[in-house]
Amino acid sequence: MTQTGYRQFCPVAMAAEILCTRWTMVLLREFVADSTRFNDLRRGVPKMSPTLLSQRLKELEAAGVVERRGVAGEKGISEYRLTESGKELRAVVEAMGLWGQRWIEARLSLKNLDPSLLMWDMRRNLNPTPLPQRRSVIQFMFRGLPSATRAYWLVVDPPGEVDLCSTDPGFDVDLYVSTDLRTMTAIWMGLTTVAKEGDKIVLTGSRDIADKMQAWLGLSPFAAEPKRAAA
Amino acid sequence: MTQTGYRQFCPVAMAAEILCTRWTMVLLREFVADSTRFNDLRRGVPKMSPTLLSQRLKELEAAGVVERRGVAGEKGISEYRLTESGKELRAVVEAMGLWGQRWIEARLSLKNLDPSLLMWDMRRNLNPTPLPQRRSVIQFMFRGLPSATRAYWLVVDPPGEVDLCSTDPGFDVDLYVSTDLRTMTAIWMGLTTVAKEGDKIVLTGSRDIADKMQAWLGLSPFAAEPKRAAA
DNA sequence: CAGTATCCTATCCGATACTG
DNA sequence: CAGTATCGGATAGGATACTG
Repeated sequence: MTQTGYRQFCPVAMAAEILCTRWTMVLLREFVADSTRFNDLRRGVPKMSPTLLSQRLKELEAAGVVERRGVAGEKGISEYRLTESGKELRAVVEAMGLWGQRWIEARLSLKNLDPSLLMWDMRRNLNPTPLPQRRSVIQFMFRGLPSATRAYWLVVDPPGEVDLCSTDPGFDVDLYVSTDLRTMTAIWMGLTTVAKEGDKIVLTGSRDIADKMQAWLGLSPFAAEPKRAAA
Repeated sequence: MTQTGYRQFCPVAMAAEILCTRWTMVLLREFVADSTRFNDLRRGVPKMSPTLLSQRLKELEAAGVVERRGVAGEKGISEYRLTESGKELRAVVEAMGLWGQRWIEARLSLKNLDPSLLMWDMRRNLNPTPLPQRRSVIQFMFRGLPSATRAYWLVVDPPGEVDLCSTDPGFDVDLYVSTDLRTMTAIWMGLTTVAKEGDKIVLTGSRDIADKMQAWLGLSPFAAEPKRAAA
């Protein structure tokens, strides 16, 4: 809140005092997605300054929504977790996300492309089940981006560990995915599919993994919800 | 939003850009409660300046959440209504209110007492059914408040028109309710009941109307939800 | 890795008065 | 009734550098 609160006893107003402050809902989304460490949270809100992140964490802690605990054995390292109260904020985050998915025009969302953010999200929701029972390495190349942010590697180790690298980890690559960032983002958001965009995606390497791409790609938690906003 | 948006394609972030700006959720609550006129909206957000209200209305209109229409026959008068998209924000408002009701400590909410706001809310949700089939006039007196904000009259005309006055409308009063603002607010919020607070409420006049008070009093839409926060 | 410290400015917002 | 105009101040928060 800018300066003071709303001075209303209404639960909507009281909740909004805590929740409707810059970055807070986006940060809570990261918590709902199970990030617990400062720098993991940061990756989910890269445009937020660490100072502000730190401040928000303190505010959420004071509000009883988040609790901070030192990690046993590791000095100076903390984990942040939703409290019981905080866990129930999932309903608010989901309501907001669902509404956004339905009513925000796609072209507005797609103005905010960000390859690291996309990859970070993909890492989170990737579904390893359709992949082979051995390590799979998938390299993403986003055409047209500066070389610093063009390439990413997803390293999937059974049963379900997924690592994301932005520099070549040196493993043999099973599948190369070359496409543009906008297309990949639209797929992740459920606005289109791998099959529909076939001509914009070049898949090189394992035919098997390529054919199952739509299956192992984790999509956004809101991808299943159809758009209602005008295109 | 303070300055620019979040630059994230995520629907939660896109929605939060529109919704998580000062006063916006509280204002939307007014829309969900069916207020349509500028000054009615204002009564629900009395601490919001008319300038800011006007600005928010424009923003919500631009976001496609609210539409403004002139009232036929009355020049210079507009009504604001939720669009189809806006109506679906009820889910967000309700999720937030539900969470607030469950997790905000009662003593925090009860720091924000406001008699006009309470009466305005009561007017909205009053249930005329248990009242007699003729006009009923109920006067509320809040002990300890300055005389300007101490007395209110609810005038209920069957079948369901409810008027709120802050100056004596001159009708015969059927029931006088004398209590303190905190108690009345707690009852409205569902934190206690008329029966439990019997010794703090003095009811004078119609025995019949007095006995049914808990029934005709409309409570907050969230009153049924039990608190989970520590007392 | 996990944050703090500092600085500076844009802008949001509150207050008040005013108009058709 | 239904807003607009203006103004000034607070502060939120962006940028950057730094520390244990």
